[in-house]
Amino acid sequence: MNYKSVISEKQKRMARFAKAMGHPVRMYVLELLSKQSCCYSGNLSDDLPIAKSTLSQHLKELKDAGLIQGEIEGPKVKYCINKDNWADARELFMQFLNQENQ
Amino acid sequence: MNYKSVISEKQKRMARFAKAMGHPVRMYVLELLSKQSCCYSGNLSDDLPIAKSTLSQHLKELKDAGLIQGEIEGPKVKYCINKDNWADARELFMQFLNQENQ
DNA sequence: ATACTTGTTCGTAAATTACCGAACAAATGT
DNA sequence: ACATTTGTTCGGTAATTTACGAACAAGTAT
Repeated sequence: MNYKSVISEKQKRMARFAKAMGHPVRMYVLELLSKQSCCYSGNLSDDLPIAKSTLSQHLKELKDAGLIQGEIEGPKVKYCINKDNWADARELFMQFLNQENQ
Repeated sequence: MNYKSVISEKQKRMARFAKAMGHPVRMYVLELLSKQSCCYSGNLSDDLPIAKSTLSQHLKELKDAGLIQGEIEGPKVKYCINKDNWADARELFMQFLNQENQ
């Protein structure tokens, strides 16, 4: 896992983000959060046909990748996009997707 | 794996692409191919510190996800971006990344 | 015909991912 | 105090991923 040569830091960061995005449930959550500002995992749990524990894991993964952040609010948890890292990811992907014009 | 509800086809397709992009080596290859038109896997093999067979697997995965295509040319294989699917992925990601403005 | 180059496939091992239900922790309501 | 709601963590299992070297197939060169 230590390709110090050839492979750039950007590529590694992008791969990390992409990996987190590499599951339908996680894309669903990300898209939801990128549209509306926040959501509670309870609502997600109602909509998605998976166990609470499974959803929790997916959310953890998005959090570990830095794409979202959770905030405890009473007994619930409110999830939002992690704006800084989201901006970073955006930037990376935009650059990457526009590369043919360079 | 059959979330017929809630999760859209777009989200599933994007997750598929993202998954394929979720490894540093594959991002490296994709970025290379998106800049220059094509490359031979031999050159990749020279640059990347992984076994030929491992590289071959990564290339297969990018191919299975539809992001690249390979063409046999003599004893070598020439790899290019799969333009149609690339355009599709581009479109999907662009839409996704610009969602906050909607 | 034989050797070499090139890249895929096979077999295998180790690590990671995905999923579930049960158990748990923490806050809220009664 | 006790029950309820909410969400995470734990334990376990099955599937997938990542990696390697060896074996193989196919084309090229001698």
